[in-house]
Amino acid sequence: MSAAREESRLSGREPLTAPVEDYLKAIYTIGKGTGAAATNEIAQRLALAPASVSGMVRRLADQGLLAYERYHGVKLTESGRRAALRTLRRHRVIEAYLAEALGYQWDRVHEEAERLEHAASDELVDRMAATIGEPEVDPHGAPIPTKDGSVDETEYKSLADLPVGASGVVVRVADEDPEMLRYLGELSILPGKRVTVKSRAPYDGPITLGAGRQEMSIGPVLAAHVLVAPVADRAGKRG
Amino acid sequence: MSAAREESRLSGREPLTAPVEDYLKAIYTIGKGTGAAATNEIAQRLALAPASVSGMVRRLADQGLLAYERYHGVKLTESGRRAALRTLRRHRVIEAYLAEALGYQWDRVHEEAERLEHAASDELVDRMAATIGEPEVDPHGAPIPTKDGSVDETEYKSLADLPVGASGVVVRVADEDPEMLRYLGELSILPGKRVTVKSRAPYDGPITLGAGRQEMSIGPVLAAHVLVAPVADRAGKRG
DNA sequence: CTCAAAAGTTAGGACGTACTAACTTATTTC
DNA sequence: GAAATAAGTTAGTACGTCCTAACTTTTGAG
Repeated sequence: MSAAREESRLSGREPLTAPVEDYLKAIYTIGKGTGAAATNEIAQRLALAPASVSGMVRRLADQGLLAYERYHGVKLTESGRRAALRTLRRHRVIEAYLAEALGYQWDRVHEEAERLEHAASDELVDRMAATIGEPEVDPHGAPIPTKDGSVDETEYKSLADLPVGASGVVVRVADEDPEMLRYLGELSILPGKRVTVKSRAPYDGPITLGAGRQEMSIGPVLAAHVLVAPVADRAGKRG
Repeated sequence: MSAAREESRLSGREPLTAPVEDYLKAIYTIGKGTGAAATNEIAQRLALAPASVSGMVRRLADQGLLAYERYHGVKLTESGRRAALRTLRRHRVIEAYLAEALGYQWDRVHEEAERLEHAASDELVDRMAATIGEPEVDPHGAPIPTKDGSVDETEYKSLADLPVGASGVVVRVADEDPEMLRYLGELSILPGKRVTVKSRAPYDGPITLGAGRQEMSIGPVLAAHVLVAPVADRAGKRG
């Protein structure tokens, strides 16, 4: 009975505050590849001063949500990962529900979900998901974690990395910038659409795309925000 | 340009924090009759120490949301009242939506709405209301304030005050206690139902009710939580 | 290998909201 | 109208989250 000094790590289900959920989400998305997240990157993503992140990150580590080594960034623990995925599920189910059931445009759902994700109960989220038929992705194509915390973590190439001549199906677009989403919508670069890279100008120049019988030209910044699944070239249809 | 010292009262639309919205709601409901709310009553309703209320109430007054005179309770200003009604609208629309569109039982909606009301945008609330046909009351019969801040403030008698022999239509029941709501549901004492007081035992004894062809007996505490609109007695149908 | 730049940390402070303990003002009762 | 009780306030503290400024550690370029 003399265990705890200050590392609470109570169990796995204390309600987390909204800022804590935001940190965990950010760390999860940053660390998707390597597993690790740097202080500055977290700070940038959350629009906070790095000093604030240092402080918070220590508290989260004390709660057993992160593994933290001073000056060497941070990694989610299993319990931190579970919490992050729970929040991500809320966020994405809510986005899907707003679009599907309440007529939201895809450029407006992110902001609303950003607040609701911290207030909605698991039950509400599950009911929303059930009502719209248990969607597997949100309106931007991001995969929705399941209730038991598993999620498709396939890493896709961006349109900026697709070689000239190659085709891909858009699977996902960045969800945070409404303007960008509206523009992508105009171009009809939407999840599910097939695109082909026709040419790429040097020095980060424009990328010319074919989509259906349309052709269009987009900058590399925009292209980097569009993820695609490569498709065996040229074929009408294939596995 | 030398106005502000610390009384910000910026204008009418700064986003309020969740605690502030809760205070305003509480003060509104307490003050419905007299307009005034006592510190201790606010504290009790929000389950806070009276000292905390003293502090908060001063800040709210500085923001122009309350009129506050030390040792003499508090009154909403016009801007405070508007804010309170905005929150109340959110709460009640959300309750109605959860029940109507997502299959929530009426005893579960309050708790969920209590959190969502602070996170939902006006647009979301308006879309919810539109989707379920602009309801005028929430699932417990409480009137929903309109977008422009008007609300039906009719004060109803409770079932405990209805004289023996009188009839009334249930218009509203207290929404906060899920157990009570489930019990009322079992008894089928629901908004819209007509009840008649058959007898009332002395010393706060049970009240016997007729409802349809059923008869039942409830305590005065429960009866006080059921509001009724008196009905011209005995008539089969009338204006 | 050294040292400047980049990354990260600590120290100290602010703000909003809550608490307890001790005090003051208002109300009720005799 | 004085004393007892109820209601309300202030003082001092805590916690979570954020900030800026100053410092330290790591990295990477020459």
